[in-house]
Amino acid sequence: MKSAKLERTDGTGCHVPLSARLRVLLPLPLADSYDYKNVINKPALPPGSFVLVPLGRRQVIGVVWDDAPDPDLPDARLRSIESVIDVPPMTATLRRFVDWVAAYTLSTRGAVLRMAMSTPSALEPRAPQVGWRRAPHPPEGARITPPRRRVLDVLAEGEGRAGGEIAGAAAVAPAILRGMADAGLIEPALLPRHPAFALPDPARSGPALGPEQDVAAAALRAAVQRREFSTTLLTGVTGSGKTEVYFEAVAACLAQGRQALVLLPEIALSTQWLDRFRGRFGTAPALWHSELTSRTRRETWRVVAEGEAPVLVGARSALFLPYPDLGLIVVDEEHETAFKQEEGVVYHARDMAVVRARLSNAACVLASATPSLESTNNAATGRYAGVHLPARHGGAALPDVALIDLRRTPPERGRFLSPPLVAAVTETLARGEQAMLFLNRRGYAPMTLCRTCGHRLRCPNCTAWLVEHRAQRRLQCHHCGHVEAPPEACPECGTAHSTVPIGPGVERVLEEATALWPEARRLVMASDTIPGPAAAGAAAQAIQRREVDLIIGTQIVAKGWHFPHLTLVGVVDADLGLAGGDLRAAERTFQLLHQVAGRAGREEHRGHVLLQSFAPEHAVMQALVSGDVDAFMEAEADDRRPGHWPPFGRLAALIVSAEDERAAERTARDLGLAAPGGEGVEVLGPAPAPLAILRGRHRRRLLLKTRRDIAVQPLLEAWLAKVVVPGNVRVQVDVDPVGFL
DNA sequence: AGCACGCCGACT
DNA sequence: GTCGGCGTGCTC
Repeated sequence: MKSAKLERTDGTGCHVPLSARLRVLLPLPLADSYDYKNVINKPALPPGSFVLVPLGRRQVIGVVWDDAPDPDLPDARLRSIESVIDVPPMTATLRRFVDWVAAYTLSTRGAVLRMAMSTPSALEPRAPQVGWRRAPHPPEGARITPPRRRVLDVLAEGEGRAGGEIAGAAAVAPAILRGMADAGLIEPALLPRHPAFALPDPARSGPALGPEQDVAAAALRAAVQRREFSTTLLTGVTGSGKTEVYFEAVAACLAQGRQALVLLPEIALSTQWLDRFRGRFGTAPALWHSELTSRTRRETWRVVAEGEAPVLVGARSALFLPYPDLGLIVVDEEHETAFKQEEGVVYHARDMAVVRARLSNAACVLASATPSLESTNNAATGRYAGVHLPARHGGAALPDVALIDLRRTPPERGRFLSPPLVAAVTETLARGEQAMLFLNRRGYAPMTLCRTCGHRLRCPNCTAWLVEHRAQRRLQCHHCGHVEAPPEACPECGTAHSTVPIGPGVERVLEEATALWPEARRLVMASDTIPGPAAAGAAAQAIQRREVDLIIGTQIVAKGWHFPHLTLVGVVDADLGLAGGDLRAAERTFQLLHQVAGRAGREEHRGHVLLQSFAPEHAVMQALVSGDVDAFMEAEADDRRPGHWPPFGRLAALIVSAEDERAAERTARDLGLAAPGGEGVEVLGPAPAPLAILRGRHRRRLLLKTRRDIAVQPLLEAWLAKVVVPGNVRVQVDVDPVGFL
């Protein structure tokens, strides 16, 4: 059986000249690119061309890559390119970026290419868009009802428009159009191609900048105008005008005719950001995020590829769009962990943004009020330039932060708001100002306990408690999405009505707030109550119009909102993020709480922040009170430096998972035995992952830690090559891990 | 990623 | 006796 295969590859001459062979990378997790015959396209297609090729018994769109064809591959195994796709070829810059990301993350290049092609349908020929226009010679005596009149008015300009658009603008049902077509008043019309995104007007003046912002903006503008790679860390407290400052860099980029990309951590919730953009540039930018419809996705991809989207705002995946000439990448809230992609190709969009900027000879701007220790360190060592905005714009004062020691002034039994916090909210509401209670936990209660036997309700697929969502009358696993009804009786001992909720979630804080301040108009902001842009926009509006007195929210309230009438923020459980012994627990808690605190007090009133904590002496709490970001970050750096923890060393995690626990255990042990060693190289583990079972898979972790001057990729490759991983076991590589679950 | 081929349980 | 489960393996 084997010999037939050997004969085919053995001694067969190569008759298709190498020049007629093309190397094609397919958007599949294959180890390598493949050779194809190019018999129809003369001369050779340039690298970057999108081509349709046969693969097995299907056809796949791939990209002609720069790799040399394989001279040992016999002609017999070559198949021919089917056709060339009519889109601009992928630029060399993007091809090199795909190669780079794949090499860095130890993914296949095909898997990374898939992200750069985003959706197969993006490359399909675009169906012509059909709409309606006014009939040039409407029949005499056709009835013109008021709705029909409105449609004709909307169509007055003579150009065709899409049906949905007409119906919307004229406020008529789509059926009206059908009737009008039958009556001969309107006729089908081929619509012009999707209009390019309007060129934002860089000359239009935005809000006036203060002198410090002017200086910062000038520095960023200069970086863009040099047309060479640079990275600048833009820091400044909440409200210091970072956004307006980097808008000037965007303007400079547009003036050069290059494209600008702005990455936001939660694009779906960024309606306020978009308003500011529109205010500055007079038009909306192109958007890119996972919730786009496939049609919008396809159109946006094409428009970007054709260079007709001057500014794109997007989530991390926007990094892989085919900009022809990228001049600027801004990563706003650069410390946010949402930039880390944890599944599939595991990458950190902030770090890859810097790489893409380098390959594009573009400027990169990382912006944050609470920058990551990585970026802070890069600025300190001169790898990045630093631009700092020292004060809040317009002279508004920073909020004052105070601690509530829960050991001295605990809440009443079964309550979660301590007397000082209750008093502060009451006073704030009495003054007619807005207050916010922050708790980074969705649902009603994070755990349910049986009073009789002590049984705790667990997810059947994960090592996690089921979270009660009382409003929806169900229990939910926040890791796998498992949902079940709250049991009448304890599933362990059978006692009826014996379960009690343990601990608070935002819903439970709402319940307490409802009892305490029945008159206050309350709004819960969590990912399940604010599911998308529309809800986010509505919430922001309601708050801005003072239709809400008390906001109760999870971490989604921390990000980028501007609530001008909010003067008090109460943090229900400031210690929440510190448990678990995560390397970055302190840093992340500080960043989150600092961002939340920054929501308080912007305009006429100074803001107040109260942190409920059982550990008020903790460095994080003290740093929040003093507001001394720099001192806190220096202390963090001093903690990590001696052990060569990031950013003073490198980390890579291996996550071994299998449905069969013994299989996971065995592979993890084998990896442990084959672990690399030597000077500056250390392997920790294997150990059960904190989430020891996730979606029914048993998980073990190993952690490779090296000195900063040692590259982890070759070590990982050699390590993985030494161990045979059975098919039912998966080993996921996470270079530069941020989460440790 | 698909889509094959390939060996063991409940149906006509 | 077949239909079909999804476990490995290959795709230029």
